[in-house]
Amino acid sequence: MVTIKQLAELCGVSRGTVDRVLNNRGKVNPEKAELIRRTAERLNYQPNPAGKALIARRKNLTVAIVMPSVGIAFFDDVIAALKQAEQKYALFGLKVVWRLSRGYDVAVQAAAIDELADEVQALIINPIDDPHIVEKINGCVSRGIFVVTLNNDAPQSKRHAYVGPDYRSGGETAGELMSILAGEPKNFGVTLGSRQILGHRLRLEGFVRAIQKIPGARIAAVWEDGDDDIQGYETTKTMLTQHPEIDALFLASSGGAYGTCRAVRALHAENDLRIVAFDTTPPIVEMMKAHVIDAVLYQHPHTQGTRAMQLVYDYLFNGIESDHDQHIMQNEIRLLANL
Amino acid sequence: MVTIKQLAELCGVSRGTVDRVLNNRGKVNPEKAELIRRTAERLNYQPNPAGKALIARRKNLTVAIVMPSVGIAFFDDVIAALKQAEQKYALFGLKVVWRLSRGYDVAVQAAAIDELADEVQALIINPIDDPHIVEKINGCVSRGIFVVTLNNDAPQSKRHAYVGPDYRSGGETAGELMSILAGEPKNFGVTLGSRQILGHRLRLEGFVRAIQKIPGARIAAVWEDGDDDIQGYETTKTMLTQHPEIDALFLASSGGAYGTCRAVRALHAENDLRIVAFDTTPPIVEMMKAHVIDAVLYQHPHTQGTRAMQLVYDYLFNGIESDHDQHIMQNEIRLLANL
DNA sequence: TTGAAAGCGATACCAT
DNA sequence: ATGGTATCGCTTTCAA
Repeated sequence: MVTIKQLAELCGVSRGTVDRVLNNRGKVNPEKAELIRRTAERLNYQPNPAGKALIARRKNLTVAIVMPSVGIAFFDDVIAALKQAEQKYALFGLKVVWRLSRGYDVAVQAAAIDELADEVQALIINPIDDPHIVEKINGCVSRGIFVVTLNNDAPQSKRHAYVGPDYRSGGETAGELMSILAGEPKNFGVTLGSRQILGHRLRLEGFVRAIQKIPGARIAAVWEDGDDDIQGYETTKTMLTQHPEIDALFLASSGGAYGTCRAVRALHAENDLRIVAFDTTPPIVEMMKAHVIDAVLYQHPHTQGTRAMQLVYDYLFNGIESDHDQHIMQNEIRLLANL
Repeated sequence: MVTIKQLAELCGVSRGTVDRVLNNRGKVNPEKAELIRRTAERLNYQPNPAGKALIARRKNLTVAIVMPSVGIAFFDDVIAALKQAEQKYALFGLKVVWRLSRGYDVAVQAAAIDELADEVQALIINPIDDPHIVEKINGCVSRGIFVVTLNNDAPQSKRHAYVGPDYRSGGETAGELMSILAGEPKNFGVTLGSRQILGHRLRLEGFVRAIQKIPGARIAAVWEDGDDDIQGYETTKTMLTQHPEIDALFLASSGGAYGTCRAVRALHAENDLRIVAFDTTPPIVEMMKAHVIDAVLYQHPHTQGTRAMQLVYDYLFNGIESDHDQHIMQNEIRLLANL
């Protein structure tokens, strides 16, 4: 690897001049600039990240993490990964400020962003689906803040990157899985957290698309559990009673899944329903072990957290921006043997 | 984060002294040493990896990659990941020397190790199962070389870390998957690359264990394809003819899988066999699209390469050794929708 | 036994 | 417009 020093010697100039050229800070004789640029190109100069990291150390860089994650089991692993990454990057001097809240309140999230926008250079956010939040995100971006949306995207915004699941493919995978399961279920019940949640709608879309390939298959009913176990329990009891033909369930919400499973257990002692759910949270795993849930789709919560922090570090400390703005997790099918 | 400089000021000594204490280089007044150690502990001193990386730059560090991977499709992604990591760490000054060969020849691999042992500080190796290789690995370790086994372990050796699949769990997962598949297959055919390959034996073991939980299930036949498509084609034709009761196949080898599938196609035009295979290589994917193979177990080839290089970098440039010596990939179930 | 200083690579700033 | 110098954090070497 060539260094700036070597480049300077080769071109007969000082390191400062080379730096000015390569970082386009102007004030350089055009001929010299051209020479420097060409030799840098020719020798494939690439800055040593360690040097850059050391420089960045002086800037007291800070990232804010804003997530309405409290009480949602799926996020436990995401948060754990973020904390682990916090430790790792703290060694380089990166600071983290946390704003974990409970519930999807637009005003609360907007206020959190406003409050933090002055003191941070990057923002990792699980954004609520709302134009107001999009606006806030754009505000951050235009102030030079590096913004990563996590687990839920805000595609209409100017965020730099999205890290999270492919919701539609999750639904499709669940549907294809149903199509190869023993018992060959044809009448599907689907529970969503809420139709308000884009991700849940996309899962349903994907599921429907996959199900259409199964001869004779149909969606018998779709209902919402508000990501709440009690509501999931009650609604599921009602729906299963009203639709005795249902022979399989797709639990597109992870929030109310446990309640739904309890309802299934109450009405179907014989485990005669095929059930596919999301995320290997403790209650879901319990229901797998009890053979109530047949398979689970795993969406790499840990990788989501790790990746988000890594993008921020790379940008702030090394000036590297990934070439793709979407960092999509694979949907993985997990059974008991590969949990 | 505290720095060595701050520590030195706090303790009223020079940076050099602090360094000598924290790295146990001796020659320090015991009282001062104790004070320094205590303050470092109290303030949770941890070295900045960027500083360390810059120092390591001067050592011209090199890692050797030794793999009998030529012609084995699975390794394409592993190699691609290693190359990507090579680029990344080249920026820090890490050098890589490659020894990719074709075929499992113990003498060849041993010679490669001998040849490289003088010029490298780390070794990433896909070791052949042989006591002679174990010996060579131990030789490297005692010479201070950091050794990572990749994709195949050498558990009897003193290697520092293993990165690769959990073979037994792969077999178990395949077995459990069979147990929930439509058609509820009971008579299984299993193809191995070779019983010589530990990983393949373990897969079979895991599969058998899982199959035992299925009432009425049995292994109808086990045969070897030598990781060769032609041999796989021929043997499979023979076996399927001899065992018409077989209603599902577990392809524990990835080498001869394509040949096996061609044999299945020739004899079972109706796709009435359930088939589970390993690795999403192009021929396997083709057979999935043709609905010959029902599901594939994916073992994160890319992550395997990335992780191996990262362990080497962390050790050589930051002096960090992971707390676990086994880096086991999850077995993921892939269908067409989540390939 | 200890401190002072040089240097890894990149950058910021000051003086010219 | 350009060069020189200090600095980020750590290690190594040399001198005392």
